[in-house]
Amino acid sequence: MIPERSLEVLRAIVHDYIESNQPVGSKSLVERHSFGVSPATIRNDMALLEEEKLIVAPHTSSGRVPTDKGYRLFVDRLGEVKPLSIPERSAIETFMHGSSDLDEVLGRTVRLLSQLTDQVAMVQYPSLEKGSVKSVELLKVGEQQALLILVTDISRIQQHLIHFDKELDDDFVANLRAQMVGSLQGVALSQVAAKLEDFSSKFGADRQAAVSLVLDNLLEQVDANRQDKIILAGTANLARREDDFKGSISPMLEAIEEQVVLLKLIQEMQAEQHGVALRIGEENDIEQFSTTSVVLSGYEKEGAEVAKLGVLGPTRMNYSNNIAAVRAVSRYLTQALGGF
Amino acid sequence: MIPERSLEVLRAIVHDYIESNQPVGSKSLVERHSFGVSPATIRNDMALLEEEKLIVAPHTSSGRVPTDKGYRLFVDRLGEVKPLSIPERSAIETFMHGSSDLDEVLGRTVRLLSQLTDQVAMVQYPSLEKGSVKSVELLKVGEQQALLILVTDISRIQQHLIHFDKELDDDFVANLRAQMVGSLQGVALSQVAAKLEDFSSKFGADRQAAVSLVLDNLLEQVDANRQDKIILAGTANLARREDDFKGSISPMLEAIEEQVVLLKLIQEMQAEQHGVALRIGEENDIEQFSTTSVVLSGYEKEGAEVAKLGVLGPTRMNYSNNIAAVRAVSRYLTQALGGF
DNA sequence: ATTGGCACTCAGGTACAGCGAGTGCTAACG
DNA sequence: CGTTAGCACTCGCTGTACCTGAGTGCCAAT
Repeated sequence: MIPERSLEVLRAIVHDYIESNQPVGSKSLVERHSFGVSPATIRNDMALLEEEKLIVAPHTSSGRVPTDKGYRLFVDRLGEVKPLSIPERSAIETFMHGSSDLDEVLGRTVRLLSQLTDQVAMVQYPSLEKGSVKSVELLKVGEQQALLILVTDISRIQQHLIHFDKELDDDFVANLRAQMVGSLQGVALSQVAAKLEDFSSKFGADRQAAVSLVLDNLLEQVDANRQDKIILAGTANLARREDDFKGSISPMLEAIEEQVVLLKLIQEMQAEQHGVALRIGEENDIEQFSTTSVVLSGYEKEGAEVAKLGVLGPTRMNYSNNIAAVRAVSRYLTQALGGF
Repeated sequence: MIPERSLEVLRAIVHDYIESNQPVGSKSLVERHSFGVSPATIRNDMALLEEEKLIVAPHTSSGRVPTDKGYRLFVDRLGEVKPLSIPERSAIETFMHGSSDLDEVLGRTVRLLSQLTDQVAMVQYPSLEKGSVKSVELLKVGEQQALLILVTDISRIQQHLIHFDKELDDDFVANLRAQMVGSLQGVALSQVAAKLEDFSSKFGADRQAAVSLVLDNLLEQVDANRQDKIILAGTANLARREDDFKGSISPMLEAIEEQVVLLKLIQEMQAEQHGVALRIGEENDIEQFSTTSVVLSGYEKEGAEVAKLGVLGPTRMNYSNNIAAVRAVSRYLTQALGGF
């Protein structure tokens, strides 16, 4: 096992390196921390840490830098999660105050998280995979147009304008609406398609075209609910930290913009301790993110986790702070969503 | 006046510099273009161009680079707008095909534009400043919840879930809905507030709280329509062209993410020729964009310009291509919107 | 007006030396 | 046996010097 003091040395190295962005050597280490031993002793410890692949020397004779493995040990066993500072807390409080529109709340959340961490923040929209239909409506809004509205039980409302070939008559619309409400109210989204199997048989042949047009639209909306989405903030922080990443940042920006990669990543990650999921550097098996770390936490609605939020930044990031921020924001968001 | 051949030299310099990203010298110039004169002659022309501040030499003895003013002259008088290539046209065709949901169409448009130009593309949402209310609906979707829906005449639909303190009764909801429809149908958005002036007097004292809750929400939605919005694609292209910009790109990313700056910029710019507005480098009086050029064009709906779209990139960009692409995409979008 | 010739400039590359932070190793110490 | 001082060594970084080559401005000749 690695002796206690060596672990302290690792903690100090991570701390100093995050602060200075310079490889840290034995001498400056004893100067800044009171180990009560000489640099030579520290060097022995560092040799050990290097053997364990927890730190590495960029060049033969320069200070050491933590490896991904080193960061991992740090967060798992050494990084005490600091509570947020008072100003940070009050920033959260005020930020979270305001309209309760879902889009609006999530938008504020992601900007808040980005500000607290100085990293790229992301918030996943609530997944409605497990949701169910709360209400469905069909409204005539023009001679040949109707509005189809789907309200699901996770505060999300979608609507779509449908154009018909022929003029609509009110009775038909009302009838169709009533049938849909009857069939679907309370039905799980995953069951909607099955429920509608032979729905159109309830209508006359002359209505088939219009009915199937509406049903197609409805199914499309249900599908759109499955398809997750992420909103981002603070991508400029990537550019600001550019040299923390090995190569160019443009592949990363692409991956982020693409969303698909990001969604896959989020899906894969599982919470570890404190309800926070963490991937460090190469632990992400996605090439573009091999020099970045991701901190994620789920947030809840009515007791069930509905989606995740988190930050993404260079492996050289302030883990203690960021983990604390992600946890706090996720809790506040859960709280804010409770009001719906 | 600047002699004809000197202008040809400028055109050649712009062309070669865009292609090679290297200051271009007299010798390589005569090699690549058939001027029929010697390098020395070209040098005389270049001295003239430099005097006119159209080109500049980064160091005392290196090739020349176009200035903002040089680019300006180039696009105004020398840059023939190439028609798009066949593959580009078909790319547009296929891209534009599909769902006619406004969000969806604009999303596809911005990605398309980014792909065609290899730059950051932006599409402004149709401004509804001049729009009017097409339809307004109030739906009870729960014991204490109702859905307020606003449909405007520019294919946009908004909805908001309202929570009430007390249980709702159907009659009240129906009545309120009818009153709103009666008061607002066809009314210009800018007139909505005025129309609702003493609307609540139509209801009993016990209803005042609920009524004003609904009206507040409605006005909020009308307001949200005023507030413009821009969607972006291809921000990764900024990072890829990083060294085309003098300093760091992170202030630019910030400005872009902020939207406010961008909106101001878009507002200010006025179309010049071919219906395209262009700002080159320092012509943008916004500091963050002093090394970027912006190409914009309006797009229409029912004959009236409703918003703008365009690209943003380094001053060293392929103006001919980008102007052509912006024009073409704007026309296609106008066409696609006609279908609503 | 155009051109060849020529001296000049200057960024960028290579070579080399000195500095200094940092290392590993060894021998001495409590 | 863990700790420490001492020491030789490594190697990235910085600064100096030098060279090269692309490109220039100018001038006299065509």
